[in-house]
Amino acid sequence: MSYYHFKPPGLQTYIFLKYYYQNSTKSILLQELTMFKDKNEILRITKTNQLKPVDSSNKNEQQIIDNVEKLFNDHFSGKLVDLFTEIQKLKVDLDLKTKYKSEFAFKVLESLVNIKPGETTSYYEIGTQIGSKAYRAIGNACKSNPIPLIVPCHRVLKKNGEIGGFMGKNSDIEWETNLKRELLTLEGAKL
DNA sequence: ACGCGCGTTCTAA
DNA sequence: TTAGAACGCGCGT
Repeated sequence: MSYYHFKPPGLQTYIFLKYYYQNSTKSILLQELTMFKDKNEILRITKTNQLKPVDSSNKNEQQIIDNVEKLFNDHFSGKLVDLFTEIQKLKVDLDLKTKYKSEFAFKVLESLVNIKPGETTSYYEIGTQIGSKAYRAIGNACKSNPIPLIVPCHRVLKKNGEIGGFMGKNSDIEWETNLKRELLTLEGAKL
């Protein structure tokens, strides 16, 4: 398993990608996208999981990774890229079926991919869309989203307009919600 | 501020 | 493995 990380312009956040390079198809199987506020966490993770950095001697792998980084950089510098659609044009396999752990989580996350940059939805709205009133469970399904930003769980707000949580895996809740707000502001969403 | 509903995860048998 | 308790990016009152 390999990794790559970068910091988009105007964001105080590292984006960390975990992936397999598949030689047979010359494509990348994206395992996970994570966001960190400092490099130390990345260092710790790459060590404990024994991840290897991008194989820069592999021209094709390096090219795909470069393209992916450019996609994110474009988005965060104001181009408002539909990451979910565009990343799949770069020989990146999101492998959604194995990522969604249950039918319920599948429905929730699948309903998010249609939310474009600048748009928002709510947990309630997702509930009516998939025929469920398990609003907190919907939140938990978003929390288990292995590829945030690409599957845009940050575009889900509370029904009453409050920002709601984000990721929920970090101990620093304030950093997470600030990041969510920052992402939405960058996309021009109104809060 | 409290109680609730409900999928998922944790825990104890 | 299995019941049941506990837990949440929420909602309604």
